[in-house]
Amino acid sequence: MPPTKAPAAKRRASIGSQRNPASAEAILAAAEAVLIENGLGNFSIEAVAKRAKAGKPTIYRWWPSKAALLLDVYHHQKHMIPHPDNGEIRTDLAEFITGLLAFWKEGSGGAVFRSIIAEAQNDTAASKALSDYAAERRRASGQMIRNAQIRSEVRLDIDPELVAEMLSSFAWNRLLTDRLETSPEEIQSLVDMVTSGICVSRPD
Amino acid sequence: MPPTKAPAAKRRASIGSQRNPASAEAILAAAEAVLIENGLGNFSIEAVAKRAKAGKPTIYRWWPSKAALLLDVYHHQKHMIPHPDNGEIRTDLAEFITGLLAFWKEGSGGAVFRSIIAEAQNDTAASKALSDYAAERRRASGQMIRNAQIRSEVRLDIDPELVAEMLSSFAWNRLLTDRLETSPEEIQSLVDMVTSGICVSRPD
Amino acid sequence: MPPTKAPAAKRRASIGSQRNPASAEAILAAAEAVLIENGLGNFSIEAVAKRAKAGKPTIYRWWPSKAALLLDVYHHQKHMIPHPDNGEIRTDLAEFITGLLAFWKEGSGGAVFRSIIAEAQNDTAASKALSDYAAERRRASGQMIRNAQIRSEVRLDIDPELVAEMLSSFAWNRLLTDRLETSPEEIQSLVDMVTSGICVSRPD
Amino acid sequence: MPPTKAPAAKRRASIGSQRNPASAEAILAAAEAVLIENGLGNFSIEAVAKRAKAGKPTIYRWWPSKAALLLDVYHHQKHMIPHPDNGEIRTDLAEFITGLLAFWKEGSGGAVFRSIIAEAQNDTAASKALSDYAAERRRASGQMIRNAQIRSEVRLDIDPELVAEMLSSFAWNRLLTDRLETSPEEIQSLVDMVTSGICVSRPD
DNA sequence: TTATAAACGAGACGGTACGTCGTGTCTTGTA
DNA sequence: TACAAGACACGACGTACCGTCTCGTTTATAA
Repeated sequence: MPPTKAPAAKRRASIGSQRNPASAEAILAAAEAVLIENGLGNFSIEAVAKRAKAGKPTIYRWWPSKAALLLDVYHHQKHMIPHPDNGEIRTDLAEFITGLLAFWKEGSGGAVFRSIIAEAQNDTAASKALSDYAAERRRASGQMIRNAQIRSEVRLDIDPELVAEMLSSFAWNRLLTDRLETSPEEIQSLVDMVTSGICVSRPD
Repeated sequence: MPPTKAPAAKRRASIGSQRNPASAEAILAAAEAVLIENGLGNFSIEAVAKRAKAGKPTIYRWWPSKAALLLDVYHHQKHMIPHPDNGEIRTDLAEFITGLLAFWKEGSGGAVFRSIIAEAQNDTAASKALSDYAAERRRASGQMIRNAQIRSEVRLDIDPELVAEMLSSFAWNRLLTDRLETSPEEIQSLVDMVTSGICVSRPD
Repeated sequence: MPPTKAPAAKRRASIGSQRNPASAEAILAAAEAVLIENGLGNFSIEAVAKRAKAGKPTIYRWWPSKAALLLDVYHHQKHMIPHPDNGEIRTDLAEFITGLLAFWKEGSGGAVFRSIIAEAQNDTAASKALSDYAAERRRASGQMIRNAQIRSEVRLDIDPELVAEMLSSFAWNRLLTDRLETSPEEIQSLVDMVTSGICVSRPD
Repeated sequence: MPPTKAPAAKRRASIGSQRNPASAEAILAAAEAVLIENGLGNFSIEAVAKRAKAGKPTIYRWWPSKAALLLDVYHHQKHMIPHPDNGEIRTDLAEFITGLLAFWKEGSGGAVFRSIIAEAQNDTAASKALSDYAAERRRASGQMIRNAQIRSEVRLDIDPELVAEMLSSFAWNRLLTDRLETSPEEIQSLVDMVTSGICVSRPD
């Protein structure tokens, strides 16, 4: 006894034994929308499926966990984080922090990334994914420092990735404690601290 | 079916029109145990109630949300974070970071705090509580810097709380990405960066 | 973050640590209605819960399987099967068959019992329950024969329960093949066969 | 991702614009195997397809419903039900019942037929098919009675098909309530009842 | 000798229902 | 009046099949 006498018209059906990219896109878009509208607390696979007009198994087939879906949503939008190279490390770092916070503030990037961090505290797979992503970001952002070392702006005994980690940690902290609105002066103070140190004279 | 034919002995009953501290303690202890054993993902009020041999309404009566309970668990144990005052800012900061990471690594402090951060990304009340807590911590940790400014170790134009934020952000980042095991050398490098800056010469 | 801000008004809430009979009744009534309206093929616990405005766990708490629920529905209505005692075995048996088929035809008894038989072919628990029920019915119906043996209407070497089984088997068969509408003549022929035999002369 | 890079060897591909009998056989065999191993409750088209290494559409193309497939499985094996003609009605009927129960007991015939009856309680098409089949069986089995009427063993006012229905109803009942193991004595008692009646003297 | 048409395996698709878990609320009986 | 207990309505979980679809392949038959 067939339970489903669905309209069949306008459905997004299978395209054979292969993944349907239209479904994937619809699901990612729906996931982003649900996350923004409902918040992570009410973000459910069920809601995503309903909004995307997709079956739950279709989601589970391609994304093993809520975290995997969120990561995919994030990657689908994160083009915009700059790694400037102005020839001046202070400007580079200030632009980097400013750009990162701006990307998180405008649009859904920040909300999505917050959710990923939160999810990673529960889900082992998400934790691994986040660790890997963070390591890759450190490497990428460290390039700014390495460039400055080549220019002899930055001492060679400095670990570029540690600097990158410090700055992005600061940004994470602002994101996680809901303080993304940061004045340019504050950012400049931060950059000055990192470049010049806080002590009255260098101790070496 | 008469519901409660319990032995009456060994039951932790009401003690009249007032909160029973034995219940509160049992619930907090159970919450910590459940969190450590099951992880945040499987941390549920249900599980806490069962383990504490408490009724769910008793928990909801005193803690309005999961986050409130977690915060209480955290506060019940967080005595140990040092704000050293050795008369030398470099030593102070290194000990501070080292102590904080050690506290999170040993025992359940780290797991609990991770969970609070995660919860704060969903729950507005938890978010507020975490923000307030973080601000208070910045103030407290900033004292180390203020002391150094009095000693003329640190420049007066430096914002003490911004320095504290940078360092604790670094620690949060390590906690959230599962990298608490940090060598003393790495910490020293970090402190050196903050105190002396990364540039070859100070641009003042 | 509480997902459920339900109206709370007019809900059928718990009445303490004990089964709420109002829920049980609502569920049984809903189950009967769903079965009749949708047929066994579309009879789902989900639909029953929705119609009864009950939670699925409430159903699963008290009825371990679909079959158990169906059996309960059947028992809640099957008062009406007669075991007449007119002092004449032919009349008794005819009335018995007629009454059984009538009970199944009118109302939902037939549909429910069909479903139970069907379910018993899949579900071991249902199978056991049906076997027990059928055995009890044979015993009860056999009383008609035993009475007739006491009256010396029926030979003493006849097994009363085997006679009862034959007649109820006939009724089951009619139920299962959708032929409940049976003329009084047909029933009389059947009863005559059982009482008098089909052979031209008794072979003894 | 190219869907079909199968070895091409040993695959049971199309044989052109016509039904592939190898597929049909494989599907029927798989269906029987799945039914026996998993029971009707876990009998699914999906499982049959997987076991037969057939595509689901191939099954749906040739069998419109689960019931149709089951009926086909049953017909593929039901050669063995006897309609004996020993010149003695009592022997004929006893052999008929014995043979029917034996066929159901040994092999998968009984399990398959149980499933068909169960399915017919949900599925209209299956219900019709079962009704037709049962009618045909009554006609065929009634021949035993008609032969006996010709031999003047059975009265002419007896409806042969009604007798056949009574006996097969008994067998169905035993099948459906899991009591196929029946002693020869019990069968003889049953046949005696039908041939000689249960009353002490015929009331005619 | 091609083309065509149909059947084949595979498996993704939108769905429905499953049976379980946790939520936060409610009520009862006990202390 | 606080407590342990646990039932309640609700809703999400992740899984199993449903019946439909489109793919790319294979091959007998029609042109």
